[in-house]
Amino acid sequence: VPANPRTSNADIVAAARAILEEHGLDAVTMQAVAARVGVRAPSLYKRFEDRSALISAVAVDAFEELGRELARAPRGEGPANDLRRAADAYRAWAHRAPRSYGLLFADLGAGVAATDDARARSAEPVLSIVGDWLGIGSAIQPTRMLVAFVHGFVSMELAGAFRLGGDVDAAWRSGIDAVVGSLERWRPAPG
Amino acid sequence: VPANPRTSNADIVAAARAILEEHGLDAVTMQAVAARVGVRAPSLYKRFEDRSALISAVAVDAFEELGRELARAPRGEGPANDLRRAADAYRAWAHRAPRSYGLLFADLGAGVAATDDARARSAEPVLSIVGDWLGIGSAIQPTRMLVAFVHGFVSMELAGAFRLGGDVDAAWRSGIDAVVGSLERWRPAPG
DNA sequence: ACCTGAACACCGTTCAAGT
DNA sequence: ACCTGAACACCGTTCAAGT
Repeated sequence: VPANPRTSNADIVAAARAILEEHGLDAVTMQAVAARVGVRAPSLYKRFEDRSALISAVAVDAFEELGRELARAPRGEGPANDLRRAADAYRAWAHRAPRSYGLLFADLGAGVAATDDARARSAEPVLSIVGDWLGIGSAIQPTRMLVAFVHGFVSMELAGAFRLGGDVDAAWRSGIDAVVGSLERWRPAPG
Repeated sequence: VPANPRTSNADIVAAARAILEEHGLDAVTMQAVAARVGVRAPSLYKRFEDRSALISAVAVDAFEELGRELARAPRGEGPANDLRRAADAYRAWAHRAPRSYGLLFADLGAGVAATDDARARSAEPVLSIVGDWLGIGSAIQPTRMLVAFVHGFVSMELAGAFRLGGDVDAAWRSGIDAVVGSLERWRPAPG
């Protein structure tokens, strides 16, 4: 006798992300997620192999949302300013979804191919700005430098590493200006 | 009737760190740690309030080790080169202890004062080089910029974000050179 | 003083049984 | 087809009882 689905993968991922943001990763139990979508825990195993597969799906969902935010960032003021806007959009999203952000670079057990792909896709908007600016062939290294700074700053900020003194927004602006300035002077490393 | 301790805080933290590096954070159970120091799980609660207190102590231990490595990095070739050496020492330590490194900026529940202090102390060697170079008063912001890049690069590298193509060591060197170059041109932001 | 076995609540996961 | 209760293994944590 057939039976109609009472939930969906998207519902489950959304529920897990909501619990993650509200109460942290430890609170994302199979029972809590199941309860939120109106089902019992064992039903989740029809759609996700185990809890870590579900958490990976949450990370993919977060990467996609971040990628959409980056793609929507304002453009047209020249590459340097466009990169500043993209960096601001990145930071703003991380502030809105800090625990989702924490998941993006966490150690999710073995390297998960799905999150690797999602990560690569989310970086495309930035890669394309840098590519238009400096030439497609030499875009990867300077993009990595920019993204490393942006991720590092945001990650330390969210971890509370900047809590003691200093104007964090001013540090962000100076840092971004310095990094973007370095890109302007960029010469690809030999090799 | 008195009884002699069969272990110590330091033993327990060392055991937890060893398990962390070998098998990951999920494997750091109270029972696994207790077994490794030759005791039963309930005994650990005489010395640590709960598992998260033990994990915090592991993070503090890792911060202290990282700080020692930074303090031991070679010096005397001028501030720019000294910062390059410190950055290399930081990255090398993170490669040697990747899962400990992952703990340093993880979301350990509520902001833990002990880890905040340890984090601040571990940054002191770098802060002092930058302070000698640019003046004590204006050292915080440029130090943050350097540390943000270094942490971001290492963290993405360990997360596997740089797996696709490109010479990662060359990217590291170019990035560090660019950031140190920015420090050379540093002018404190207004405010 | 420190250690332990036993117990409790809770979680991930499996599976036979329901519709 | 999908959902569930029941069951199992495992974990964090407490505590009365041991030495």
